Order: sequence, then structure tokens, then C-alpha cells
Amino acid sequence: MSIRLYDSRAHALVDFAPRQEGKVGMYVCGPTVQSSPHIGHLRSALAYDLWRRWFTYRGLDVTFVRNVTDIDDKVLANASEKEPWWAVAYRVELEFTRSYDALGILPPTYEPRATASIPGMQELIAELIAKGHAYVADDGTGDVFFAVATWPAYGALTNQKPDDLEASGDAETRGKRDPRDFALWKGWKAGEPDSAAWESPWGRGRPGWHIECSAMSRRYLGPEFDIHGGGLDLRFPHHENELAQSAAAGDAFATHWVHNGLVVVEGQKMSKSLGNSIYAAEFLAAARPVVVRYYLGSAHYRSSIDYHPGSLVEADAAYTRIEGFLARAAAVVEATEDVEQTGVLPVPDAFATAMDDDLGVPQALGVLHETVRQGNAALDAGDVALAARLRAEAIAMLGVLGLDPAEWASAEGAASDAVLATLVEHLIAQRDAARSTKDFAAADRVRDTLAAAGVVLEDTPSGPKWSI
RNA sequence: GGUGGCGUGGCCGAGAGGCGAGGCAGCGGCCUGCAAAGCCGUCCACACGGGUUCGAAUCCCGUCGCCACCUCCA
Repeated sequence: MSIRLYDSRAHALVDFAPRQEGKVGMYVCGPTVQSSPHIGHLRSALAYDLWRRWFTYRGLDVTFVRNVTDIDDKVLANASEKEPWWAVAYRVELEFTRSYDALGILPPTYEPRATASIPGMQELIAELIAKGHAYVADDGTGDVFFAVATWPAYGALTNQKPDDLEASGDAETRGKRDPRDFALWKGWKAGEPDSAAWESPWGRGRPGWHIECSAMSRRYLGPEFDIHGGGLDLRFPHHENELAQSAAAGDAFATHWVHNGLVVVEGQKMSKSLGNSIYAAEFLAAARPVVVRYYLGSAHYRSSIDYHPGSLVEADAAYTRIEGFLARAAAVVEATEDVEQTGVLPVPDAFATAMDDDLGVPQALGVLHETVRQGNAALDAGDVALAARLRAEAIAMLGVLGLDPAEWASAEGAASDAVLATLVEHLIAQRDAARSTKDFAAADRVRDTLAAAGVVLEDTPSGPKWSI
């Protein structure tokens, strides 16, 4: 076995050698549960799901950790009198979980919430202060900062020279000794809810974002582990800061760093200010979840995906072609008793080679489509034995990618009702929000999306009702 | 200003010095009562200008364009 991966710290493809024979520990930055998941979140989670499945296929025992950042400025900002911050966090976390489930993304081995790991964060901060790499601000706020100047390796991950960094114009720099310093602990401020503050040696407060991941990875994977993953946008400052903290505290931290590309919409980054975010619920309603998985997984994990109207239609056509072959083959093969009913086959060598090479899903899909083409030709030629073999190979490849139609058929039957209800209700809530601000164009788009998916929406005196 | 990346056929999207992925769409044919599905064929591209080489989409230099990150971001 020789899996290669692109290590974004080394800026090179490297041979992956597990630290411990037969085992791999992966830590992936999960979402800040401040608002609904969009397709970028899904793509990111899917990229690591595919890595994990491939490692597992190659016989490695994967410990997969993906955290939930459930305390953060943004979570607090989205709280209201009716819905406290912790309720926002739980609600959004559930939305994420359902979206992940709907896409067939396997649950992590551990999924720690930041709020449940605060003692570990405090421990780490105390170590950093003891070693002279962190300090309590002397402005009385109770903030604790990491002292970038004390860590010469700062910038190692993203190849940045400290002097080149843009000066921060942030008002929050007041207690910092150096504008590049970043918060490890944020002292409680007037107006913040008591429930969002924890006792600490530096006064009541809450953790900074970066320290959360350092503490959670240490707790669940130890001071050294194989792979740290996350979105490309997290490389700086988040991952740079994580690395600096953990290394300064004495942890060897991640051997390899992996970053997934972002999803852009018609050439533009998704952002709230542009109003072009495509939410997971909307996306999952626009096509079968397995097709969404096919679409988001079909590009190489490091490339950006440029979504445009029609993307899902193309993906649906491609996936339907695969399903068509499997259905035709099943009808012929299962009716023929003298053909060996193949069990689980290994994937073809060309497929495995592609996957070993930095998770080359696009080439691997090429192998799959070629198998389908040959399989269809075998069926046309009446070569049942060949068709049976190719069908089994196709199923093996689909299984590794989490795209086996048979698995989705049963899963869809069992889980789709609950998932559907969640998604539709999410969309209805969005529409209600749009209507309340008299943005009827947006509201109508939601209704049209639902209609296109076969969901009829009716506004009644007691609120919107939906049916299929 | 700094750091990283990208420009491939109508569209999406791989590859990475010679053997020209794959999907979608189009066109022609086979099959079919007609379709659909499927098969066969077709359309065979690598931003631009130089250079290295027997040979470059792939390496080097330059130019143009696009994107991400530089303390909110998957």
C-alpha cells in the first residue's frame, strides 16, 4: 500500500506512512454552528469522508475527529431573547448532522463540542503562559493572548513572514503587545450572557477559536497525530495559530496537513454580503441526495468547484447512467443461475491507483464509467459472465465512494421522510423570513424550488402547509 | 505589498514531456413500431509570446487574465 497525499505544509505530494502501523488519526475542523450549513460545508465534510473511506478500504483503522465549535462570537451574535446562544448552537448543529446524514457522510469517531472541552483548553493556555508564550493582557479585560514574537516558527504552515502580514486595524488590539497576537481566552464583557462564561485562573470568560482545536485534537488523538484537515480558507490564521499554540506547548501535532478547495458560485465566492450562498437544505431539495454526493465528490478535493445552474442536472445524468447499467445487469445476471454470483470484489487496479494518488476521485470515476460502458456493451453482446463481473466491479467502486445505489435505495426509504421534513421546514422558515422582510422574489424562489422538487406549498391561516 | 493557486474542446472536469481520461450537450449510424435506454462513430482542446527538446498542454522565462488567504469563514 502506498497512499500519497498533498501535504499543504510541505507543498508537495508525500507518501503517507501512518505513525502507528495500521492506524490513522485524523482531525478535521468542523463548523461553527452559527447558521445553516451551505454546500461548501458539505463539500468539505465529504472530502474527508472520502479520505476516511479510502483509508478504511486500504485496511487502516481510522480515528476520525470532527469538532463542533459551539461557542464563538458569531454564535453569540445570532442569539436572541427567544433563542439563547446555546439553543442556536444545538439547532444549527442538528441541521449540520442531518445534512451530513442525508449525504451519506459517516459519523465521526468522536465529535467533541468546544463547550465540553474547556478544561483542556485552560490547561493548554496555562502551559503556554508558564512557558512564556502567552500572557494575560494588562488592561484588566481578562483576555489572554498568544505572544507571536516568542515563537519564531510562526508562519511555517503558510510560508508567511511575520513582517509581511497586514497590520490589523482591529479595535480589539488594545490589550495586545503585538498586533499579530491572537486571543486564547476572552474575558467576559458586559452584555454577554452569564451562560457563555466559564471560570478560569484569568477570570470568567470563554475560549478563543484557535485554542479549541488544539485542545480537542490533543484530547482525542494525543499530542501527535497523522492528518489535520480543513477548508483552504482556514489555513491562515486558524491553522497557523493552532500549529503555533500546540507546538509552543510541546505537542508535535499533525504530521500532515490537508486542505480542501472551496465551492464558488458562478465564479464568485459564496458569502452573505453577496447573497449567493447556496444552503444545504436548498441543494438537497434540488436533486436526489446521492446525486448531490456524486456532484460534490466528483471534482478533485483540492480543486475549487464552480457551481452553476445545470451542474446537478449533469451530475444526475451521469449517475443515472451508472444506475441504468446496474439495473440492466441485475435483471440479466440474477436471472442466470450458471453465472457465479460474485460477492464483494476488490476494486480494479486502475481505480485503486487513482485513489492512492492523492485521492484521485476524478480519474477513479473515469475507471468506473469505462467499466459501465464495457458492461453495457457486454449486455448488448449477451456476454452475461462478463457483464456480471463488470457489475460486481462497479458495485465495489461505488461502495468505496459511498455511491452504491443499493445502499441508497434502502437508506432513502428509511431515512428520507425525516430528512425531507427537516429540509422542507428549513426552506419554509427561510421563505417566512423573506416574506417578513417583503422580499417576495426570494420567497417565490423558495416556493419554486420546492415545487420543482414536487413539494406543494400552501399558505393557510395557521401558517404554511406542505405536501408532496 | 506579502503568501498560495489557477487559466484545457459548446459546458463540466482529469492528466502533467511522446501512447491524445471521463461525463454532459451536439451530430451521424446501429438497435427500436416510435421513443427511451444502450452500443459504434464524430466533433479531438490545453490563455498569449518566447525558449529548452528529436518531440511540450506538460519543463524554463516573460506577458495577460482570474481566484483564495493576510486575524469572521468549510
